[in-house]
Amino acid sequence: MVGIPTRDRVAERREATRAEILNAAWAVAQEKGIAALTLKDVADRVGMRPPSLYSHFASKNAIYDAMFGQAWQGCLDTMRAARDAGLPDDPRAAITVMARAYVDYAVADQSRNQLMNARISADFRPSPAAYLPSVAVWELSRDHFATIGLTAEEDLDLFSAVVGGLVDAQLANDPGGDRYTRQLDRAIGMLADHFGL
Amino acid sequence: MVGIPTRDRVAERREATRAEILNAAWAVAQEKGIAALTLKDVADRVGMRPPSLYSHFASKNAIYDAMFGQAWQGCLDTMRAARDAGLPDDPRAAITVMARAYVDYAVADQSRNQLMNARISADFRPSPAAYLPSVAVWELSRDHFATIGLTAEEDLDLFSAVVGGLVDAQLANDPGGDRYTRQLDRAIGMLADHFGL
DNA sequence: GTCATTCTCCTAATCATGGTAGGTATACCT
DNA sequence: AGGTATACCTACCATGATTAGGAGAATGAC
Repeated sequence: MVGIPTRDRVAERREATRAEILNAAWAVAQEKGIAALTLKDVADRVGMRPPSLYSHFASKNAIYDAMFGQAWQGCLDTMRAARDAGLPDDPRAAITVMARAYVDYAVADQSRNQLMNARISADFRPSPAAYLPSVAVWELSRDHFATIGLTAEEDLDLFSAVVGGLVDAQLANDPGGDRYTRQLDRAIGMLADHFGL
Repeated sequence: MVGIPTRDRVAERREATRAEILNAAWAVAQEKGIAALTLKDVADRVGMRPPSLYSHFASKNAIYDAMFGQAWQGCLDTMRAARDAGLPDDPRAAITVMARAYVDYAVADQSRNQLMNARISADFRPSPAAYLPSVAVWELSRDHFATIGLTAEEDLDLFSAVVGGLVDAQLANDPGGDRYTRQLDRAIGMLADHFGL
């Protein structure tokens, strides 16, 4: 008469704790910088001792790996939302919306951007699984470029280098400001002219 | 009758040892990456024990600091040499020569570039003294821009972001190759068009 | 040449950090 | 109720930056 339990309480608890640890890690990263993140700081924040974190993550790099995946997944979600909200018909305007979505996301959190794009530590390499959303962002960009007739790999390379350059310059030289990002529209106009859009 | 000693042997030896340590540090950085540099590796290479390095540098960050200064000084020297070798009359060609000098220097050594442009560790901040050549590079660029009639700060910002973006993309996505740097001429042509040169 | 001083390196030890081993109490299922 | 897996804990270890204190060699004054 007893129904088969439809929930796996252990798995739920485990997942909740993992999420809690990751949230704590993000908080520490924002506060002290992604490279200064220590297991002690994370453990303190979730009320554990550092070794206990190993019940949930195989290593510190595994935490970085999960964060890396979350960061790119968030980026992917943001860009999909921008795309699905209905892009302008004008190709330049459409590109601008997509690029702005990326840039705003990237600039919003320096630690997150460092994790996404810089080599945070010598031995951390994202796992294939965590890498997936990053590839999806790249493909989404390529697909969008294709819809407006840009298919040359070199065009996308140049475009991404320019946008990435603005983001990096912004975070490096004027964090919190808009000295570089305010030139995004201009840069895209320049690229569009160059691409003959 | 005895001449006043014209050499300070202690200072010479001291300076030579400092240089030796820095050379060892560069070698380790190239081999293992700038972030993986340890005092043990450096000490091994110069035949010392790690604590002995403290007779010559106040800390590991002081070594990074000296390397930072050397890296930017080398960049400054390279760009001055390019400029003094006689730039083409054509503004586009002249800019290209200068930018190429910078890009080639930046791309030649990933560790060096990370040290120059990325935040290598949370607590390392270059000293004002080490920062000087970096400022000089910036001023040299601005001066050169001024000679061809570009004085708007925003133009130099955009230019530097584009060039920096190509360098970062090159080192991050195709280290050792030329997938991005081969687009430098094209990018400069695009910028020149946009600037109305 | 001798001697005091300074330099340069050493060994020993401390502290922070990532990570491992092994134990214990609790939550869960039967 | 009882057995098992889970989720923590405490003790340890290794590495790496850094400090303390000492010993031997280079230097310069006499």
